[in-house]
Amino acid sequence: MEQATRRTTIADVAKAAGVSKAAVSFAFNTPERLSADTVSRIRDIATTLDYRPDPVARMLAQRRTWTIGLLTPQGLDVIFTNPYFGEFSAGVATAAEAAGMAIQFISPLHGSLTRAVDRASVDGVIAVGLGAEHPEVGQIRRSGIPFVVVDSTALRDEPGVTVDDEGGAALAARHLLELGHRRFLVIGIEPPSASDRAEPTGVTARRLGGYRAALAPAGIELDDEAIVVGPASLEGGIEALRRAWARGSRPTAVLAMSDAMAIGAMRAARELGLRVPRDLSIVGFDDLDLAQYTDPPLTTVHQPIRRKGQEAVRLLLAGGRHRDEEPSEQQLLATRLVVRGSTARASSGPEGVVDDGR
Amino acid sequence: MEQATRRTTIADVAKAAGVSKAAVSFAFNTPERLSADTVSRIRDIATTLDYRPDPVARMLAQRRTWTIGLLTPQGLDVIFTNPYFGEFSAGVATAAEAAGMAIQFISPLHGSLTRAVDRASVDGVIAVGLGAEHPEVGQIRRSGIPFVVVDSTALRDEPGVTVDDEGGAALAARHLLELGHRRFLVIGIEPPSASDRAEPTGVTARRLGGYRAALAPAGIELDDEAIVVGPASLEGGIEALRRAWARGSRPTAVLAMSDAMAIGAMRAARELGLRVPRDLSIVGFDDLDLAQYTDPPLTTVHQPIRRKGQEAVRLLLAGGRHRDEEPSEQQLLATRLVVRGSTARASSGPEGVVDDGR
DNA sequence: GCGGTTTAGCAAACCGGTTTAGCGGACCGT
DNA sequence: ACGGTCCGCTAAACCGGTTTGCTAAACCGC
Repeated sequence: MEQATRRTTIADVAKAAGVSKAAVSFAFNTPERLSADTVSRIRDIATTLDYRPDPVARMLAQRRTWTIGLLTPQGLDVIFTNPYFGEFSAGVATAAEAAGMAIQFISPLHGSLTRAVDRASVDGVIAVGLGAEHPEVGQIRRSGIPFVVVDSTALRDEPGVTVDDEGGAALAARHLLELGHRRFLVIGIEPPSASDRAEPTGVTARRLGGYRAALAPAGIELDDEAIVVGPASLEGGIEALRRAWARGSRPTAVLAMSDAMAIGAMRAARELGLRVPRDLSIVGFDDLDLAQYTDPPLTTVHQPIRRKGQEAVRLLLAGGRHRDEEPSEQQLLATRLVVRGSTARASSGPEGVVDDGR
Repeated sequence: MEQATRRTTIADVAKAAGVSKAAVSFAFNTPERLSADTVSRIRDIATTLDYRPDPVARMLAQRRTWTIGLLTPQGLDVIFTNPYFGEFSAGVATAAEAAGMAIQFISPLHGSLTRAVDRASVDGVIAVGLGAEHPEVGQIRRSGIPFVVVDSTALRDEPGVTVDDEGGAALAARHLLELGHRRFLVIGIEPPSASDRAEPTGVTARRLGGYRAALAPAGIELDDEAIVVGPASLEGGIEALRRAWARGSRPTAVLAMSDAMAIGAMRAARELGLRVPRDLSIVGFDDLDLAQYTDPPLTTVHQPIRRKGQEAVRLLLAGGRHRDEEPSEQQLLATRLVVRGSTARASSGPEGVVDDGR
């Protein structure tokens, strides 16, 4: 992978046009500093010579890369195949593009996120799903690059955008409660790497808090038996419900912390001979595009994923300007429950029984 | 978004260590050129000063960006939310990462792919789904950057990786034929931009060719009425089947050119009161992860999407070395039919009738 | 003690742009 | 005719690394 022929540089154009390098630069960047016909002469020659300014050289000189980094603790293979990240990235990408910025994914490189951050040349970073315990946060802050955090409430001193996870989760739980459900299974998201486990402020904890807050008034509490976790994927959801079932859980309703897991749970339920929602109600979280096309369509908590990405970009771009003056801006976006077909009135089993005792 | 404090440069480290800039550079890149203790001294000082070489400066000096570009005619918002691209990108990413390369998405910028190519600083390009008629191909070739094409057979003179679309499509059609189907609807992929329309060598054309080749021996030919196209998305599939139905098509089997469209078609079929596969058989193309989890599980043509991405990277990385000597390497990957639950024996209507005449 | 080879490190050129300070000439009013 | 201002452009410094001679000292055998 070697360059075949040397590409035309600004010096070539300058020589051909009989002007200085500066003039060529001006012709493209600040044409008002040159006379109109000099500009057009230079531009003509440039097109003839097929001159395209080297982006790297430009980055170095301007000390701007016109790139914003998307930092995630997950590897690229899971990022790209995860619909949630897909929608989020789409939001980031459109907003970034509108601002003339490119986006660069920063994911653990050979297992090290730190190394990946070093290699990345970006003007700003959007860190998604990173807790305070991640050393990379300090690394970035020290490097002086502006950044905003997404989906992590731990870093109150940094600008960030979050979603009302507690509220949304509570909505979901209350909905099931109203349908008469009393035996619940929570399918939770397992953090990507071991070091992230038991993070007290992560998405998982916040949603769990929401479930609990809604269930408590009804006298229901979620013990460890009522919670099962796994990777936030379809397979993870299948696995989770299977495991719970195998160890004796007999819920009438499932609170899944992601749509992917909810869909997986629907699938697993079918395998177990359960009809959704007749025998088992399932509510997800996220409201992916896909959620409306499942069979039955998935009842779920909607969160504005794309907008989250766009807001993150907005915050990042606005952030630097009044850096030290104002307190860092925190954005909290609303969630809402979307009732579709995967939830129904509880029918089987005696109501009020929280645990079927195996 | 301004840099707060100037980061430590190689000159700072050199001064602090009492050596030349070159020595610092050597200490990291070619430590064998320095004495062992000088190396460790420089490295210690570098860590103390929290020195991290500026990637951009390095790129400029080495004239390598350690980045490969992923060129697509679609916008980033569709790329990121499309499961096919997701899996493909995941393949590219893992292979690239293994080779120490980052990946950069190159998508139309303000509608212009040319502009996007100019802005991108990459060592090589993987162009996916680009036909010969795209001027960008010429642009890249002229710029001397190595590139490989994916999913386009038009550019035989460039290295590329393709999948046996004809063969796979034929398999799908024959499968339905064997189940007794005679009335077919093809749901095709519509090219992303108007200029790409009617590309004679695109994926759509190849798969259509496969269908036709398999159907012809049975005396069935696909006229325009039997073909409907739309964007390669779930919504596109829904829309397509609805449109076909509305204009009077009454097929017993659907040949969809992508799984997303097939899933959409399943959804639309249900809305129309058709049971899949009892009243309507559907076969997709791609074999996305998702395909095994639909209800019923989707019969589809499997293609090795991830591997396609990996092979593209391999070809790109190997490409430059023996550039002019060998003929450009072409890689053709096999497809196979995966029979699941969305296809069944044709039951309704008189067999042998190709068109129900409204 | 001498020429010849290594070794360790330096100075400077270079990558390809941007940006600042400044210069010569045209134009202006008086 | 003269000093001042404006216009159009240039020369050179700069961004932060890498890489290419090259040199001075150390090492070598004899």
